Amino acid sequence: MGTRKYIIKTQDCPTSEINQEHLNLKKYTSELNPEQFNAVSTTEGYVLVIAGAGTGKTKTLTYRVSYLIELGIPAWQILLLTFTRRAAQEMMTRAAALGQASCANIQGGTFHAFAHKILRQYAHHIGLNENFTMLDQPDAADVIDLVRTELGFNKKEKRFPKKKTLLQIISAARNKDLPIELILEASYPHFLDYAQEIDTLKKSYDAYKRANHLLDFDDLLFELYRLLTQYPEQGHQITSQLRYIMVDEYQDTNLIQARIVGELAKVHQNLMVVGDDAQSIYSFRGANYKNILDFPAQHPDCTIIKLETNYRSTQQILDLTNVLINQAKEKFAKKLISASPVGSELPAIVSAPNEQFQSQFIVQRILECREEGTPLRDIAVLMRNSRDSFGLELELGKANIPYVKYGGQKIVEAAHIKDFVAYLRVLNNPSDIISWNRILQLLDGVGPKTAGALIEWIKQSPTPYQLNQANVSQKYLSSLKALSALFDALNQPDYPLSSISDSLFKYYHPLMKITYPDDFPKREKDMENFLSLIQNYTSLTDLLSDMALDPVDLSAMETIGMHKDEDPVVLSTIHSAKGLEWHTVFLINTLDGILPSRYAVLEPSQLDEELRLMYVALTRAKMELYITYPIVSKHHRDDNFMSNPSRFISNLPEHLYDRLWLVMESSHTRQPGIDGPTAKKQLSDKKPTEMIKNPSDDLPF
DNA sequence: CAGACGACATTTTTT
DNA sequence: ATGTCGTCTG
Repeated sequence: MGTRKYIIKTQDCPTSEINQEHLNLKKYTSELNPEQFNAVSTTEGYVLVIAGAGTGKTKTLTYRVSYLIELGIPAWQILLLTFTRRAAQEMMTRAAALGQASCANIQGGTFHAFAHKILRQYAHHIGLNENFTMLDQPDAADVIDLVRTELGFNKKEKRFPKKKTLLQIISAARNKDLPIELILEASYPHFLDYAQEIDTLKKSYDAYKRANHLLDFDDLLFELYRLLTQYPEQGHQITSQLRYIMVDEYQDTNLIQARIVGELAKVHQNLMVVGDDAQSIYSFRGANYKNILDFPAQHPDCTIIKLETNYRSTQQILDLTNVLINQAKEKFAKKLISASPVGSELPAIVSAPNEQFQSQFIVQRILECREEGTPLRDIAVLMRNSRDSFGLELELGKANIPYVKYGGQKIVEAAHIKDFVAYLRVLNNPSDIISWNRILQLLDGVGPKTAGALIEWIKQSPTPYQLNQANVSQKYLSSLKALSALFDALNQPDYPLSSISDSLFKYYHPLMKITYPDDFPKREKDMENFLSLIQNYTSLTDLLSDMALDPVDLSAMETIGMHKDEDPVVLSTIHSAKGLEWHTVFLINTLDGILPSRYAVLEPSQLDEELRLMYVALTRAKMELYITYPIVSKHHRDDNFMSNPSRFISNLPEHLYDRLWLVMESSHTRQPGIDGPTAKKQLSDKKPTEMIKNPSDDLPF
């Protein structure tokens, strides 16, 4: 079957043909460098843009959107797929700011959000229930738990993997298109004995989801692909609208995403993918940077454009990062040249006696930066693991420095928030049995079995909210009555969302106190934040899909509200820092075993990914960069042990960085048995920590 | 069958 | 420091 372009001229956009008369070319030629302009103005055909860190990738995409709009392309014919919705939002706003307001109306978002939107629209065509329920990760793990219990796999003499691990294994198998066994071999060799069982579990999990109209994150992508490939008519309806497609962060797409992109672009064949193979950091999620390398082979006639001028970082920072990334086993054919003025300081590698000193150093340095005129929001502390910043967070709190944290557990994934949302979900869709299960088990005396029985009743009942009509023992009748009454009150037409959440809170608040007695106050605070966040929504459906697909912004809530007067410092996992930049960047806990993660050191390809991760972290810095590590770090058994700095930094040429040793105030706090650097520094002592630059060079490292 | 208690292992990273 | 699993009791 041959494919040809046939452009439909629609009624509502007579100017659909490309038309240069409104194009203000000068805006583009004067504000973009030649390569960027080339990327912006090459609108037709397949285009691959290799964009190194800080080379104006976002700017290029932004201008390209604006350019297309000025050419008269209707916004709805443009699709911009990004990695986070924050990124899409930012690009669309910035594009609109260039003059054409309709830039804000292009189709944009993450693969998952896009898939979700399309599937809601086409569900009935492809045998899906239109009211399908989205499972986020904890939900999906709960379903797996349920299925596992049904299969009796929890009663093995040797330990069976936990539900979360099972989900990870199953998801990895799908996303990488490999059998369970190979996934186990590569990443979970200790569970290899259970390959058979996990495979069975996977099938049951799929069946369960299908039977109950549940979709997990992976399903969104696979179902979209199924729609595009097996339903030509509907597929064509979708793809024929997508005249220009841009995909950001292409190095972090996985197999199914690459296939989807291929399908989406089939009709018009105007596809630009942008990425940097040196910044691929999501292979754990099935991302494959080979997607980007294979692109030219798949589209032999594609245009390749390289952006190599870095507008972000000083040459000193780039010199260091260029050398760093060169340690990779698989090489990258790129070298970044800075366009920034030279003359600033070298990046610093900071060695702290222990984790607390590391935190104190950062606090002190942040305060100094603020004195020097760098606003807090232009300072970031990055870490490999979300928990690596716990100590620092305490110190920041003591010093009264406001901060936001990105990455790690999301507020919407906390148990009490999930409880609350479960009511909303049941209200939205009475056949959402996962949420029912949650709600019912909150009642006193109701456990898995009783909940299961009630759910069976709910499934076939025409009035699922009338729980007290189910055949149950006296024991829980009164609490079920209360629950029914609640839903009766909530389930009124035109009952505003704010009233719903108020009534719900009244009902749930006492339950929360009983369920989580230990840290009730903390959870209560979360809840308040969450309730105020709900105020921004008027539609329950919108709220719920946002919660599933874009919980990122919510995670920042808890800390942000406290300080209205000053924008906070940013704490972020490296993964969540992707695409962002700051004046000053600290990378903390740069220890071997943490970055690189100790789970990655055995496998060269995984080690390379850790290296790229560090590369991403360091290239976020514009002017100042500090790489810090504690010499003594706590292991989870509470004995201290000596720790080595990351292998990635121990071989860097010395002329590329300054070394700072932090000095302790007095020697009695030192741990006995620690030799090396700390022994050297008794010189000083007024401030708790003090920096010494490049001390005598016989220091061990 | 639910809930409490104690033992145990267990760590990335995100849509 | 945490969450999860297994066991015991009412």
